Amino acid sequence: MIDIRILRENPELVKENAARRGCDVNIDELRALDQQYLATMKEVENLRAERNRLSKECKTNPAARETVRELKVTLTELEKQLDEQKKQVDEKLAWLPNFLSEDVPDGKDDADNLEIKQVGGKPSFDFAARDHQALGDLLGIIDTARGAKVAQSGFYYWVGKGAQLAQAMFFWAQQELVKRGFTLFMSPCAAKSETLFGTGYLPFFEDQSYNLTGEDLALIGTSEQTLVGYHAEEILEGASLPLCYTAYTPCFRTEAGSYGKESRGIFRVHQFHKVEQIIFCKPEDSPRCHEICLDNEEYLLQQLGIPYRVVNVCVGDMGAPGYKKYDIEAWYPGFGAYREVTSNTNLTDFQSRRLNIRFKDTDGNRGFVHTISATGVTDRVVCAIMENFQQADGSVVVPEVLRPLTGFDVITP
RNA sequence: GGAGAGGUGGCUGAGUGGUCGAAAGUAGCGGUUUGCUAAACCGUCGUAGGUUUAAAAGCCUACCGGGGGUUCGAAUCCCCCCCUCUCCGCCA
Repeated sequence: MIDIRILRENPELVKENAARRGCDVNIDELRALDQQYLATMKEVENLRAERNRLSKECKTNPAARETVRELKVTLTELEKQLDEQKKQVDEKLAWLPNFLSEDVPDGKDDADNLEIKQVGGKPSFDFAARDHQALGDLLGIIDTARGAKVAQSGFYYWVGKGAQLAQAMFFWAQQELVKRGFTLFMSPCAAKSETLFGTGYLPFFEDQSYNLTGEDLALIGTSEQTLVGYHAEEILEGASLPLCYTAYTPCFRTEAGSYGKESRGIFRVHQFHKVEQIIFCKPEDSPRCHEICLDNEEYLLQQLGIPYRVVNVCVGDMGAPGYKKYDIEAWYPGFGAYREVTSNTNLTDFQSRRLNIRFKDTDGNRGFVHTISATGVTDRVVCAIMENFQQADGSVVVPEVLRPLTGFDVITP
């Protein structure tokens, strides 16, 4: 949610931003609605003031009662209009995208993202590299067939040493983030619509969530929803910021409309697992905190030994709530391509306005916090491990940092 | 699932249908006193929106879990919902 005062004082700014982001909300119409709302509000408030004044008189002047009774007829009618106008303004406002950082590249999809750097040497094999699906089948550690049998296509099992490898990586990543100042949470895996709205998933990605029948609840698409929602309606102590939170949860997404995209293997699935990084900070700190999250992501991949590149995500590839976003794309020898493994977004005050998360300094300085939402690791990183550490016979060598946790060095067919 | 209790400002906790945005205490902030700390004393101290202004003060409106109702007037009366706590049952 953007600050509506910007719309009132500088509508051109909002209009340009909406145009650049391909938002089809009619800004002029919204602005007119808002002006009308403000006018009605003034009328209503004046009438209320009049009513309050007359009511006080009633004690000594009973005749005033009749006047107020008449006045209330008009007032009730106007209040109804006011509610209606507010609803219309809010509905449109909810669809407005966040503003953009100056350095967000133009472009319409991920092909237009701007590469910032490549890190790590791509492995060279003297055999034909397999992709993670082929390796998963060969090693018997990824079972998509039974995932489909038991749940649905798009669900899968990690099996045996594959499950051990994945669990080791997730646990290790959580521990590393804790070492870097993050507080670890175990989070609810369902959230109410208010929380999804507040984090910007509603109304923008409504068809992505699994709703629970008969409940105002959906399975979480990411623990960002529950970790950011954690502080909804709160005023945080300025000195306590930045707050750095992490959690490991399953993430559920319907992926409606994305069939056929990156469908091989377990790249795009209905349930995956993620260690998340969330930061609440003061507005002036969000660019720095955004970089901190990126550094953490890079650190984790470097420790695991996975080659990757960092891209500055272009306008068209960024969700409406984002102000600036970095993706990290790992190198997948089996695919012969870089593919997205993590993303890291500075949401500025977009979520905090919707969720009413503020900070207050002892000197009285106050405002909405900024939030950063970034991946730590996901199953896709396990896939990257498999593809990068594969050997000619299809066996996969376990990255050194994970060996103390897996208890084995290699997964063999 | 059954029974009961309760939801008021950062926290604790008063509140008769009208002068209550709300007593008091505590925490916070500013100050005085003190050799330091502590204590004591004085002052200040809700949020949001609108309006005015160079800025502030000021003024207006709303908010005592949420929604609706009664009334000239509701924290206070009535109805519905939500949440929390306690006890019982069931249970990972």
